[in-house]
Amino acid sequence: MTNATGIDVRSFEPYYEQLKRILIRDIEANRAEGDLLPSESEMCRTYAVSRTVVRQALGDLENEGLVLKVKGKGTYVTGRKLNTSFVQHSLGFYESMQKAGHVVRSKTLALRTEHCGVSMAKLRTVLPARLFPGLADMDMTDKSLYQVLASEYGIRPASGHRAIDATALSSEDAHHLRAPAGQPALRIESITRSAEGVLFEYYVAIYRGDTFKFELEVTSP
Amino acid sequence: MTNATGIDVRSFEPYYEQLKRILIRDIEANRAEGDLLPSESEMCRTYAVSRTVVRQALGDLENEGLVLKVKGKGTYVTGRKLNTSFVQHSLGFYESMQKAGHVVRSKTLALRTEHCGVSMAKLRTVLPARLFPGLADMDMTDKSLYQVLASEYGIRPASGHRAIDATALSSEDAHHLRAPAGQPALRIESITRSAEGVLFEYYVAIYRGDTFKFELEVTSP
DNA sequence: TAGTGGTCTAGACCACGAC
DNA sequence: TCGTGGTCTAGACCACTAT
Repeated sequence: MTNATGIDVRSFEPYYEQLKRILIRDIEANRAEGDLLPSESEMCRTYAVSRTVVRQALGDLENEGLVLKVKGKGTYVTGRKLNTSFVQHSLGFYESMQKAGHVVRSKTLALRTEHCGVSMAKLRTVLPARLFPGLADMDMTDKSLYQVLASEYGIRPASGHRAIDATALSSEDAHHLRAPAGQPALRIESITRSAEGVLFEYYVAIYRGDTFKFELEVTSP
Repeated sequence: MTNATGIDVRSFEPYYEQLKRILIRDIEANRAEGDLLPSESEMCRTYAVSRTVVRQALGDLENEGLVLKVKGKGTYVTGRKLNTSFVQHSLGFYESMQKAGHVVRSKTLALRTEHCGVSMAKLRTVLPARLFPGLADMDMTDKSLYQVLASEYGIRPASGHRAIDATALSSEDAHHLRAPAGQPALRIESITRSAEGVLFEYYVAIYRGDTFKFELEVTSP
Protein backbone atom coordinates (compact mmCIF):
# COMPACT_ATOMS: atom_id res chain seq x y z
CA MET A 1 0.00 0.00 0.00
CA THR A 2 1.29 3.42 -0.94
CA ASN A 3 -0.01 6.81 0.05
CA ALA A 4 1.13 10.43 0.19
CA THR A 5 3.25 9.87 3.28
CA GLY A 6 4.52 6.39 2.51
CA ILE A 7 7.32 4.68 0.60
CA ASP A 8 6.63 3.99 -3.06
CA VAL A 9 8.06 0.56 -3.78
CA ARG A 10 7.75 1.12 -7.52
CA SER A 11 9.84 4.29 -7.45
CA PHE A 12 13.39 4.30 -8.77
CA GLU A 13 14.38 6.38 -5.76
CA PRO A 14 15.90 4.36 -2.91
CA TYR A 15 13.66 3.84 0.12
CA TYR A 16 16.03 5.71 2.39
CA GLU A 17 15.98 8.76 0.10
CA GLN A 18 12.19 8.73 0.04
CA LEU A 19 12.15 8.35 3.80
CA LYS A 20 14.56 11.27 4.19
CA ARG A 21 12.23 13.51 2.19
CA ILE A 22 9.25 12.34 4.24
CA LEU A 23 11.06 13.01 7.51
CA ILE A 24 12.36 16.41 6.41
CA ARG A 25 8.86 17.44 5.41
CA ASP A 26 7.51 16.16 8.71
CA ILE A 27 10.17 17.97 10.71
CA GLU A 28 9.69 21.25 8.92
CA ALA A 29 5.92 21.07 9.17
CA ASN A 30 5.29 19.59 12.58
CA ARG A 31 8.39 19.51 14.77
CA ALA A 32 10.26 22.05 16.84
CA GLU A 33 13.88 22.01 17.98
CA GLY A 34 14.37 19.46 20.71
CA ASP A 35 11.38 17.32 19.76
CA LEU A 36 11.82 13.57 20.00
CA LEU A 37 11.15 11.69 16.78
CA PRO A 38 9.50 8.25 16.72
CA SER A 39 11.92 5.42 17.47
CA GLU A 40 13.68 3.55 14.69
CA SER A 41 11.63 0.41 15.21
CA GLU A 42 8.43 2.44 15.14
CA MET A 43 9.50 3.99 11.84
CA CYS A 44 10.13 0.47 10.51
CA ARG A 45 6.51 -0.40 11.28
CA THR A 46 5.09 2.92 10.08
CA TYR A 47 6.83 2.88 6.72
CA ALA A 48 7.12 -0.91 6.34
CA VAL A 49 10.87 -0.91 5.75
CA SER A 50 13.79 -2.60 7.45
CA ARG A 51 15.82 -0.93 10.13
CA THR A 52 18.75 -0.58 7.69
CA VAL A 53 16.64 1.82 5.63
CA VAL A 54 15.54 3.83 8.64
CA ARG A 55 19.08 4.02 10.00
CA GLN A 56 20.52 5.13 6.66
CA ALA A 57 17.91 7.89 6.38
CA LEU A 58 18.41 9.08 9.96
CA GLY A 59 22.19 8.80 9.64
CA ASP A 60 22.14 11.06 6.61
CA LEU A 61 19.90 13.55 8.39
CA GLU A 62 22.27 13.53 11.35
CA ASN A 63 25.22 14.19 9.05
CA GLU A 64 23.26 17.03 7.53
CA GLY A 65 22.66 18.45 10.99
CA LEU A 66 18.88 18.12 11.12
CA VAL A 67 18.66 15.51 13.85
CA LEU A 68 20.77 14.17 16.69
CA LYS A 69 20.75 10.51 17.69
CA VAL A 70 21.33 9.71 21.36
CA LYS A 71 21.91 6.13 22.42
CA GLY A 72 19.36 4.86 24.86
CA LYS A 73 17.15 7.93 24.44
CA GLY A 74 16.13 8.53 20.87
CA THR A 75 16.48 10.86 17.92
CA TYR A 76 15.97 14.56 18.44
CA VAL A 77 15.27 17.43 16.09
CA THR A 78 18.11 19.93 16.20
CA GLY A 79 18.23 23.59 15.36
CA ARG A 80 18.63 23.98 11.64
CA LYS A 81 21.78 26.01 11.06
CA LEU A 82 20.06 29.01 12.56
CA ASN A 83 22.09 29.33 15.73
CA THR A 84 25.26 30.73 14.30
CA SER A 85 27.52 32.67 16.57
CA PHE A 86 30.12 35.26 15.98
CA VAL A 87 33.82 35.31 16.62
CA GLN A 88 35.58 38.59 16.27
CA HIS A 89 39.04 38.35 14.89
CA SER A 90 41.96 39.83 16.82
CA LEU A 91 40.39 38.69 20.06
CA GLY A 92 41.36 35.87 22.37
CA PHE A 93 39.18 32.83 22.64
CA TYR A 94 37.63 33.72 25.99
CA GLU A 95 36.77 37.26 24.97
CA SER A 96 35.26 36.23 21.65
CA MET A 97 33.15 33.52 23.23
CA GLN A 98 31.93 35.85 25.97
CA LYS A 99 31.09 38.48 23.42
CA ALA A 100 28.96 35.91 21.64
CA GLY A 101 27.16 35.13 24.88
CA HIS A 102 28.70 31.77 25.62
CA VAL A 103 29.79 30.48 28.98
CA VAL A 104 33.42 29.43 28.96
CA ARG A 105 34.86 26.83 31.27
CA SER A 106 38.42 25.64 31.18
CA LYS A 107 40.59 22.96 32.68
CA THR A 108 44.31 23.32 33.21
CA LEU A 109 46.25 20.17 32.42
CA ALA A 110 49.92 20.61 33.20
CA LEU A 111 50.97 23.25 30.69
CA ARG A 112 48.05 22.47 28.44
CA THR A 113 44.90 24.53 28.73
CA GLU A 114 41.72 23.17 27.30
CA HIS A 115 38.71 25.40 26.94
CA CYS A 116 35.23 24.04 26.47
CA GLY A 117 32.66 26.49 25.16
CA VAL A 118 29.66 24.41 26.20
CA SER A 119 29.54 21.85 23.40
CA MET A 120 30.55 24.41 20.85
CA ALA A 121 34.28 24.59 20.41
CA LYS A 122 37.36 22.70 21.41
CA LEU A 123 40.67 24.37 21.86
CA ARG A 124 44.24 23.39 22.47
CA THR A 125 46.65 26.09 23.55
CA VAL A 126 50.38 25.77 23.77
CA LEU A 127 52.50 28.35 25.55
CA PRO A 128 56.28 28.42 25.93
CA ALA A 129 56.90 27.11 29.46
CA ARG A 130 59.95 29.32 30.01
CA LEU A 131 57.96 32.52 29.58
CA PHE A 132 55.25 31.68 32.07
CA PRO A 133 56.53 30.11 35.31
CA GLY A 134 53.63 29.00 37.50
CA LEU A 135 51.00 29.37 34.82
CA ALA A 136 50.05 25.74 35.04
CA ASP A 137 49.06 26.15 38.71
CA MET A 138 46.80 29.12 38.15
CA ASP A 139 43.05 28.91 38.40
CA MET A 140 41.75 29.66 34.94
CA THR A 141 38.26 28.34 35.43
CA ASP A 142 36.54 31.60 34.69
CA LYS A 143 39.36 33.89 33.65
CA SER A 144 40.64 34.68 30.22
CA LEU A 145 44.08 33.40 29.38
CA TYR A 146 44.87 36.86 28.06
CA GLN A 147 43.72 38.41 31.35
CA VAL A 148 46.13 36.20 33.28
CA LEU A 149 48.99 36.80 30.89
CA ALA A 150 48.49 40.55 31.09
CA SER A 151 48.09 40.78 34.86
CA GLU A 152 50.70 38.20 35.88
CA TYR A 153 53.31 38.47 33.15
CA GLY A 154 52.71 41.86 31.58
CA ILE A 155 52.38 40.37 28.14
CA ARG A 156 49.65 41.58 25.82
CA PRO A 157 48.72 40.31 22.38
CA ALA A 158 49.61 42.72 19.60
CA SER A 159 49.55 40.82 16.34
CA GLY A 160 48.91 37.34 15.12
CA HIS A 161 48.27 34.97 12.31
CA ARG A 162 45.16 32.84 11.74
CA ALA A 163 44.79 29.92 9.37
CA ILE A 164 41.25 28.67 8.84
CA ASP A 165 40.23 25.47 7.14
CA ALA A 166 37.39 22.98 7.11
CA THR A 167 37.87 19.49 8.44
CA ALA A 168 35.82 16.51 9.54
CA LEU A 169 35.38 16.11 13.28
CA SER A 170 37.62 13.38 14.65
CA SER A 171 35.90 10.94 16.96
CA GLU A 172 37.72 12.47 19.93
CA ASP A 173 36.73 16.05 19.09
CA ALA A 174 33.23 14.87 18.21
CA HIS A 175 32.91 13.42 21.68
CA HIS A 176 33.97 16.68 23.32
CA LEU A 177 31.60 18.69 21.17
CA ARG A 178 28.76 16.17 21.40
CA ALA A 179 28.51 16.09 17.65
CA PRO A 180 28.69 13.25 15.15
CA ALA A 181 32.19 12.32 14.07
CA GLY A 182 32.89 13.26 10.48
CA GLN A 183 30.67 16.32 10.68
CA PRO A 184 32.20 19.43 9.10
CA ALA A 185 34.12 21.61 11.51
CA LEU A 186 35.94 24.90 11.33
CA ARG A 187 39.56 24.59 12.38
CA ILE A 188 41.42 27.75 13.32
CA GLU A 189 45.15 27.63 13.90
CA SER A 190 46.48 30.70 15.60
CA ILE A 191 49.79 32.28 16.49
CA THR A 192 49.97 35.39 18.65
CA ARG A 193 52.82 37.79 19.24
CA SER A 194 53.30 40.49 21.89
CA ALA A 195 54.12 44.09 21.00
CA GLU A 196 57.77 43.15 21.46
CA GLY A 197 57.39 40.53 18.75
CA VAL A 198 57.63 37.59 21.12
CA LEU A 199 55.67 34.64 19.79
CA PHE A 200 53.90 33.65 22.98
CA GLU A 201 50.79 31.72 22.10
CA TYR A 202 49.77 28.96 19.71
CA TYR A 203 46.41 27.29 19.58
CA VAL A 204 44.22 25.13 17.42
CA ALA A 205 40.49 25.62 17.85
CA ILE A 206 37.84 23.28 16.51
CA TYR A 207 34.35 24.70 16.00
CA ARG A 208 31.25 22.78 15.03
CA GLY A 209 30.41 23.76 11.48
CA ASP A 210 26.69 23.74 12.11
CA THR A 211 26.81 26.24 14.93
CA PHE A 212 29.74 28.50 14.23
CA LYS A 213 30.74 31.24 11.91
CA PHE A 214 33.93 33.29 11.79
CA GLU A 215 33.42 36.87 10.73
CA LEU A 216 35.86 39.61 9.87
CA GLU A 217 36.00 43.05 8.32
CA VAL A 218 38.55 43.57 5.59
CA THR A 219 39.92 46.74 4.03
CA SER A 220 41.97 47.37 0.95
CA PRO A 221 45.69 47.59 1.54
CA MET B 1 42.24 -16.36 14.63
CA THR B 2 43.66 -12.95 15.50
CA ASN B 3 46.92 -11.44 14.41
CA ALA B 4 48.61 -8.05 14.20
CA THR B 5 46.66 -7.03 11.12
CA GLY B 6 43.33 -8.63 11.99
CA ILE B 7 40.17 -7.85 13.92
CA ASP B 8 40.31 -8.63 17.62
CA VAL B 9 36.93 -10.12 18.50
CA ARG B 10 37.65 -9.71 22.23
CA SER B 11 38.24 -5.97 21.91
CA PHE B 12 35.67 -3.48 23.15
CA GLU B 13 36.30 -1.45 20.02
CA PRO B 14 33.74 -2.02 17.25
CA TYR B 15 34.96 -4.10 14.33
CA TYR B 16 34.47 -1.23 11.89
CA GLU B 17 36.64 1.08 14.01
CA GLN B 18 39.38 -1.54 14.15
CA LEU B 19 39.08 -2.05 10.41
CA LYS B 20 39.31 1.71 9.82
CA ARG B 21 42.58 1.83 11.75
CA ILE B 22 43.90 -1.17 9.83
CA LEU B 23 42.98 0.39 6.49
CA ILE B 24 44.40 3.80 7.38
CA ARG B 25 47.69 2.19 8.39
CA ASP B 26 47.71 0.15 5.19
CA ILE B 27 46.96 3.19 3.04
CA GLU B 28 49.62 5.32 4.68
CA ALA B 29 52.22 2.58 4.48
CA ASN B 30 51.59 0.91 1.16
CA ARG B 31 49.21 2.87 -1.06
CA ALA B 32 49.56 5.88 -3.30
CA GLU B 33 46.90 8.31 -4.49
CA GLY B 34 44.70 6.65 -7.11
CA ASP B 35 45.42 3.09 -5.99
CA LEU B 36 42.52 0.66 -6.04
CA LEU B 37 41.79 -0.99 -2.71
CA PRO B 38 40.64 -4.62 -2.42
CA SER B 39 36.93 -5.07 -3.06
CA GLU B 40 34.42 -5.09 -0.22
CA SER B 41 33.77 -8.81 -0.53
CA GLU B 42 37.49 -9.52 -0.51
CA MET B 43 37.85 -7.48 2.68
CA CYS B 44 34.99 -9.53 4.18
CA ARG B 45 37.02 -12.68 3.55
CA THR B 46 40.37 -11.17 4.58
CA TYR B 47 39.14 -9.83 7.91
CA ALA B 48 36.35 -12.36 8.49
CA VAL B 49 33.63 -9.78 9.01
CA SER B 50 30.31 -9.09 7.35
CA ARG B 51 29.91 -6.63 4.53
CA THR B 52 28.06 -4.27 6.90
CA VAL B 53 31.28 -3.83 8.87
CA VAL B 54 33.40 -3.29 5.77
CA ARG B 55 30.92 -0.80 4.33
CA GLN B 56 30.70 1.18 7.57
CA ALA B 57 34.50 1.42 7.75
CA LEU B 58 34.87 2.42 4.09
CA GLY B 59 31.93 4.83 4.34
CA ASP B 60 33.60 6.60 7.26
CA LEU B 61 36.89 6.78 5.39
CA GLU B 62 35.09 8.25 2.39
CA ASN B 63 33.45 10.87 4.59
CA GLU B 64 36.87 11.68 5.99
CA GLY B 65 38.20 12.10 2.48
CA LEU B 66 40.71 9.25 2.45
CA VAL B 67 39.01 7.07 -0.13
CA LEU B 68 36.49 7.41 -2.93
CA LYS B 69 33.96 4.69 -3.73
CA VAL B 70 32.90 4.29 -7.36
CA LYS B 71 29.99 2.02 -8.23
CA GLY B 72 30.94 -0.78 -10.57
CA LYS B 73 34.64 -0.04 -10.25
CA GLY B 74 35.89 -0.09 -6.71
CA THR B 75 37.32 1.99 -3.90
CA TYR B 76 40.22 4.32 -4.60
CA VAL B 77 42.77 6.05 -2.39
CA THR B 78 42.49 9.85 -2.60
CA GLY B 79 44.99 12.61 -1.87
CA ARG B 80 45.60 13.16 1.80
CA LYS B 81 45.29 16.76 2.97
CA LEU B 82 48.77 17.73 1.85
CA ASN B 83 47.99 20.25 -0.86
CA THR B 84 46.84 23.29 1.08
CA SER B 85 46.70 26.63 -0.63
CA PHE B 86 46.55 30.19 0.53
CA VAL B 87 43.96 32.85 0.13
CA GLN B 88 44.86 36.35 1.17
CA HIS B 89 42.08 38.30 2.74
CA SER B 90 41.07 41.69 1.35
CA LEU B 91 41.67 40.38 -2.15
CA GLY B 92 39.23 39.43 -4.86
CA PHE B 93 38.79 35.82 -5.78
CA TYR B 94 40.76 35.97 -9.02
CA GLU B 95 43.71 37.77 -7.46
CA SER B 96 43.91 35.45 -4.50
CA MET B 97 43.76 32.35 -6.65
CA GLN B 98 46.39 33.66 -9.01
CA LYS B 99 48.62 34.55 -6.09
CA ALA B 100 48.34 30.97 -4.93
CA GLY B 101 49.36 29.76 -8.38
CA HIS B 102 45.99 28.51 -9.57
CA VAL B 103 44.56 28.86 -13.01
CA VAL B 104 41.21 30.56 -12.95
CA ARG B 105 38.55 30.06 -15.56
CA SER B 106 35.11 31.57 -15.45
CA LYS B 107 31.81 31.28 -17.21
CA THR B 108 29.32 34.13 -17.46
CA LEU B 109 25.74 32.98 -17.05
CA ALA B 110 23.36 35.87 -17.54
CA LEU B 111 24.14 38.13 -14.61
CA ARG B 112 25.64 35.26 -12.72
CA THR B 113 29.36 34.73 -12.84
CA GLU B 114 30.70 31.36 -11.90
CA HIS B 115 34.39 30.87 -11.35
CA CYS B 116 35.97 27.45 -11.33
CA GLY B 117 39.43 27.25 -9.81
CA VAL B 118 40.31 23.90 -11.35
CA SER B 119 38.46 21.51 -9.06
CA MET B 120 39.30 23.61 -6.06
CA ALA B 121 36.68 26.19 -5.36
CA LYS B 122 33.21 27.07 -6.47
CA LEU B 123 31.94 30.61 -6.44
CA ARG B 124 28.69 32.42 -6.97
CA THR B 125 28.82 36.16 -7.40
CA VAL B 126 25.85 38.47 -7.39
CA LEU B 127 26.15 42.06 -8.57
CA PRO B 128 23.44 44.71 -8.70
CA ALA B 129 22.36 44.75 -12.36
CA ARG B 130 21.63 48.48 -12.34
CA LEU B 131 25.21 49.37 -11.49
CA PHE B 132 26.81 47.34 -14.26
CA PRO B 133 25.05 47.62 -17.61
CA GLY B 134 26.56 45.23 -20.13
CA LEU B 135 28.57 43.29 -17.61
CA ALA B 136 26.86 40.05 -18.50
CA ASP B 137 28.11 40.29 -22.09
CA MET B 138 31.74 40.85 -21.19
CA ASP B 139 34.38 38.23 -21.72
CA MET B 140 35.60 37.28 -18.26
CA THR B 141 37.33 34.09 -19.21
CA ASP B 142 40.74 35.15 -18.02
CA LYS B 143 40.12 38.52 -16.41
CA SER B 144 39.46 39.37 -12.83
CA LEU B 145 36.01 40.64 -12.01
CA TYR B 146 37.68 43.42 -10.08
CA GLN B 147 39.77 44.32 -13.14
CA VAL B 148 36.65 44.66 -15.25
CA LEU B 149 34.79 46.62 -12.61
CA ALA B 150 37.70 49.04 -12.22
CA SER B 151 38.39 49.55 -15.93
CA GLU B 152 34.81 49.62 -17.18
CA TYR B 153 32.89 51.13 -14.30
CA GLY B 154 35.51 52.91 -12.22
CA ILE B 155 34.50 51.03 -9.10
CA ARG B 156 37.19 49.69 -6.80
CA PRO B 157 36.76 47.56 -3.70
CA ALA B 158 37.56 49.41 -0.51
CA SER B 159 36.12 47.47 2.38
CA GLY B 160 34.17 44.32 2.93
CA HIS B 161 32.85 41.71 5.26
CA ARG B 162 33.66 38.00 5.26
CA ALA B 163 31.79 35.25 7.07
CA ILE B 164 33.50 31.88 7.16
CA ASP B 165 31.97 28.63 8.21
CA ALA B 166 32.35 24.92 7.64
CA THR B 167 29.72 22.96 5.80
CA ALA B 168 29.26 19.62 4.07
CA LEU B 169 29.56 19.66 0.29
CA SER B 170 26.17 19.46 -1.39
CA SER B 171 25.97 16.92 -4.19
CA GLU B 172 25.88 19.75 -6.74
CA ASP B 173 28.96 21.48 -5.35
CA ALA B 174 30.66 18.11 -4.91
CA HIS B 175 30.14 17.44 -8.60
CA HIS B 176 31.71 20.74 -9.58
CA LEU B 177 34.67 20.22 -7.26
CA ARG B 178 35.04 16.53 -8.09
CA ALA B 179 34.92 15.66 -4.45
CA PRO B 180 32.66 13.32 -2.46
CA ALA B 181 29.39 14.89 -1.33
CA GLY B 182 29.27 15.46 2.40
CA GLN B 183 32.96 16.18 2.58
CA PRO B 184 33.86 19.20 4.77
CA ALA B 185 34.11 22.44 2.88
CA LEU B 186 35.00 26.00 3.72
CA ARG B 187 32.21 28.41 2.87
CA ILE B 188 33.06 32.09 2.59
CA GLU B 189 30.28 34.61 2.26
CA SER B 190 31.50 37.98 1.18
CA ILE B 191 30.19 41.50 0.80
CA THR B 192 32.31 44.22 -0.79
CA ARG B 193 31.87 47.99 -0.77
CA SER B 194 33.51 50.66 -2.87
CA ALA B 195 35.28 53.66 -1.36
CA GLU B 196 32.01 55.55 -1.74
CA GLY B 197 30.34 52.98 0.45
CA VAL B 198 28.34 51.40 -2.35
CA LEU B 199 27.71 47.75 -1.67
CA PHE B 200 28.55 46.36 -5.08
CA GLU B 201 29.47 42.71 -4.74
CA TYR B 202 28.20 39.67 -2.90
CA TYR B 203 29.53 36.19 -3.30
CA VAL B 204 29.52 32.78 -1.69
CA ALA B 205 32.61 30.68 -2.29
CA ILE B 206 32.86 26.98 -1.52
CA TYR B 207 36.35 25.57 -1.00
CA ARG B 208 37.24 21.92 -0.57
CA GLY B 209 38.28 21.47 3.04
CA ASP B 210 41.02 19.03 2.16
CA THR B 211 42.82 21.37 -0.21
CA PHE B 212 42.16 24.86 1.06
CA LYS B 213 43.17 27.12 3.86
CA PHE B 214 42.21 30.72 4.53
CA GLU B 215 44.95 32.78 6.15
CA LEU B 216 44.96 36.25 7.63
CA GLU B 217 47.06 38.57 9.74
CA VAL B 218 45.37 40.21 12.68
CA THR B 219 46.38 43.17 14.84
CA SER B 220 45.10 44.51 18.10
CA PRO B 221 42.54 47.27 17.77
C1' DT C 1 12.64 -4.02 33.41
C1' DA C 2 11.54 -2.10 28.99
C1' DG C 3 12.83 0.78 25.21
C1' DT C 4 16.41 3.12 22.64
C1' DG C 5 20.11 3.52 19.35
C1' DG C 6 24.83 0.87 18.21
C1' DT C 7 26.74 -3.02 16.20
C1' DC C 8 26.72 -7.22 13.55
C1' DT C 9 25.41 -11.39 10.65
C1' DA C 10 24.16 -13.85 6.37
C1' DG C 11 22.02 -13.59 3.09
C1' DA C 12 19.56 -11.18 -1.43
C1' DC C 13 18.85 -8.40 -5.84
C1' DC C 14 20.18 -4.35 -8.38
C1' DA C 15 22.72 -0.94 -11.64
C1' DC C 16 27.02 0.06 -13.29
C1' DG C 17 31.65 -0.72 -15.50
C1' DA C 18 34.98 -3.57 -17.81
C1' DC C 19 35.65 -7.18 -20.90
C1' DT D 1 29.40 -12.19 -18.55
C1' DC D 2 31.41 -11.08 -14.27
C1' DG D 3 32.87 -8.25 -10.47
C1' DT D 4 31.92 -3.89 -8.25
C1' DG D 5 29.58 -0.95 -5.00
C1' DG D 6 24.36 0.39 -3.78
C1' DT D 7 20.34 -1.05 -1.63
C1' DC D 8 17.58 -4.00 1.26
C1' DT D 9 15.74 -7.79 4.43
C1' DA D 10 15.07 -10.18 8.89
C1' DG D 11 16.89 -11.25 12.19
C1' DA D 12 20.41 -10.92 16.63
C1' DC D 13 22.89 -9.14 20.86
C1' DC D 14 24.76 -5.15 23.15
C1' DA D 15 25.17 -0.72 26.10
C1' DC D 16 22.79 2.98 27.55
C1' DT D 17 18.67 5.53 29.56
C1' DA D 18 14.65 5.97 32.17
C1' DT D 19 11.32 4.22 35.47
